[in-house]
Amino acid sequence: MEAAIRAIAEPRRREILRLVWASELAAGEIARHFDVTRPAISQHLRVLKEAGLVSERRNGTRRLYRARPESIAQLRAYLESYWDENLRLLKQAAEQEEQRRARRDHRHESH
Amino acid sequence: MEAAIRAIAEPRRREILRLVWASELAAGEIARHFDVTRPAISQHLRVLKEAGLVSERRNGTRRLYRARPESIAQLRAYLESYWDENLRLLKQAAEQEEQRRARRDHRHESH
DNA sequence: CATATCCGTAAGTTGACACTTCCGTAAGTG
DNA sequence: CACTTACGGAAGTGTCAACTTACGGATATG
Repeated sequence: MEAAIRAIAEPRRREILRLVWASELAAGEIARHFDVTRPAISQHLRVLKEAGLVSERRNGTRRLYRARPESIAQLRAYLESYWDENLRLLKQAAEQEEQRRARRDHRHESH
Repeated sequence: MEAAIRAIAEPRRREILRLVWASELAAGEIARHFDVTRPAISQHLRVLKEAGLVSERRNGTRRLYRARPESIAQLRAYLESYWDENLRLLKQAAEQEEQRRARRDHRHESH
């Protein structure tokens, strides 16, 4: 999961992931979309693969990559839960603050 | 936005962000939650601040930090649109494939 | 004013990483 | 069997980032 977040943090890898999202592409086809050398893209693909975000399939001399929707969904769910958990903490803190304020006001009333 | 994603990619910064999410905390209080030195946390706080994810307020000798919900919401929305856009591409590709398949089948029928 | 507290900055180190060039390998092609 | 195509791996380079220690500045406190 940590690896997936780091992989996504790199803009170029987000673009690569977008390319292989809808259709399976060969490494060279992917590399042609960018202005860096093919080995550089190969390395990005390895990072994505080790993070589980893409799968690799060999066909003759070509290596075909495609996004792995399950892992991507997992990453997405992880981030969702991060936001949600924190929002929950925020609400909880706000409620406790409200309770403290209410008790304080109550004391003042009773004087 | 790019800065925000990079900031979030670091686990320690996600923890810091969680700490200052619900309540405003002083730099020292934040640092006490971790086993690295205070300057290290200061630097993380600067990264978060420059990414717009936290705000800083001075009170005497203390510097109080808190999360900035608007920027965080922006980051979240950006990631949401990334997933959604790609899913849209995936569906579109699937439909085009379906159309191609249908046309091919139709030709075979007519033979 | 002297001192302590709270904190960021500066400088240096180490490791990661995005990239390059060069090379090896495996599969098609004449 | 040469030769091309398609690719990843290895090695080197420059840069960045996360950390450390050392220091200085600003604010409360006696």
